[in-house]
Amino acid sequence: VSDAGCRYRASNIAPAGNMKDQDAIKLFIGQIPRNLEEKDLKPLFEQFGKIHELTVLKDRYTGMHKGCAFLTYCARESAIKAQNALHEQKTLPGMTRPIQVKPADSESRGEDRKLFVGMLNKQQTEEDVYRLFEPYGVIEECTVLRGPDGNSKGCAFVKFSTHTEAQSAISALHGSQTMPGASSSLVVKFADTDKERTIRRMQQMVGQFGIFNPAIALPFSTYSSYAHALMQQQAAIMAASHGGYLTPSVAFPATQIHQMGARTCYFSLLPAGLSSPPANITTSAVPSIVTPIVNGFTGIPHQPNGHPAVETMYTNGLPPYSTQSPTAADTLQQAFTGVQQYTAIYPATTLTPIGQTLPQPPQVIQQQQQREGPEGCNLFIYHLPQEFGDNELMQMFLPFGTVISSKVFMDRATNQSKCFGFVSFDNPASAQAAIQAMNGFQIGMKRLKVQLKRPKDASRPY
DNA sequence: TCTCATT
Repeated sequence: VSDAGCRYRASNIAPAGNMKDQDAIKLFIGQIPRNLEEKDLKPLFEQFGKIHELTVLKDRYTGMHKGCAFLTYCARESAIKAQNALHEQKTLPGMTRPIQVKPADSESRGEDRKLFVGMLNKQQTEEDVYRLFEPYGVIEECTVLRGPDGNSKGCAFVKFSTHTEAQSAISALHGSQTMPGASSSLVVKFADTDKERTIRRMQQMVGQFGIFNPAIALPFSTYSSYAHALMQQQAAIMAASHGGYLTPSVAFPATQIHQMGARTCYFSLLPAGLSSPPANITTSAVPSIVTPIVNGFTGIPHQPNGHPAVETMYTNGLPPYSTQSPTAADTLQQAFTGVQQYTAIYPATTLTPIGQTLPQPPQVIQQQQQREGPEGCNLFIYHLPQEFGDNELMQMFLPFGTVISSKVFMDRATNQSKCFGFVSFDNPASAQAAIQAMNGFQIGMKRLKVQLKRPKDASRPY
């Protein structure tokens, strides 16, 4: 909207006053204190030239300040001046690291020239790393990762000007030597993509809130690990799909993710004693996370005959493989954002076990007997978390289709789960999708084993 | 051992 420049040009009208050069550079500004808005930042940047556009990045759903901004000057030269004068040169009040002023990612397509360097000696500085990589090309950026105390984490990022240079550095340096004090030889590889980073963070959250935190009571941990499983599924799918495209066989009904993933996270993370968002978070600050979820849960639908409407309930009325807008990936991002925000606000020790002071999780029919599906629809699942019961097992597999039965096997003497069970779908495609997404899935320290259940007669030749 | 963030 603000970029009406071309229209003026086309009709040969004099520039409106904030036209930008054709070759203007959009800058990314990082390390901005979250209390500074556009108007506060303007004076700092205006000294290098007329600003065409300055936008502080806000969270799509919550409006929360992300601590960074985009800046485009009218003149290309201004951008260069600003970068030279400010990048890493000045630390804004309240920040521990210097301001970042550099071309936005969108300006230099492809992050395929950035390397992650691991197994460095913690004494090695940016300059040491620079010297090491210098022979292989033009280095645009070289950063040693440091903790809050300034100590090196023993790894670095090195950005070359081309992919080829980066590749040659990998060939020459990866595993080529072992730094003094390092536990293994030097690691040189392409840095994680954004998608990989998202996955990494989700996995870190599994560690933070997962079932292996003994301080957290069972009902909470069960549901949170389920939410994690969902996130991991989504992460895996996002990683496997190109540019966010979801293959039909593993696309999730968006509403279902809301209900099962996002809501679980949201309520699980409320502090003790609260049944609604605390006052310092306005309702409007978290609309997309909370509203559809709360409104969407109205209890178990029943059919006129008085029996629970099994399929409707399981799928929330959506066909299991619908591809809707927003995409499941978007919805997951949303859930994940919600979790991040609550975890930032409340330390883990204030977490409330779900169900104690909060709305109940969706009640799913108690599974009385195991019902077999047709051949190819029945799964054997092993390495289940100890506290998973029939319901948790079912919920874990609901995203893949209509679950007609789920059964965790219990030890009769101790009434403890034997950590394996069976899930039956009503069609083989759902079963296959579940295997694809869930087999090998890490929950805590264990990896799920998900495979087709052997047909009864196969194990008994006669 | 993958940054703090990239509409």
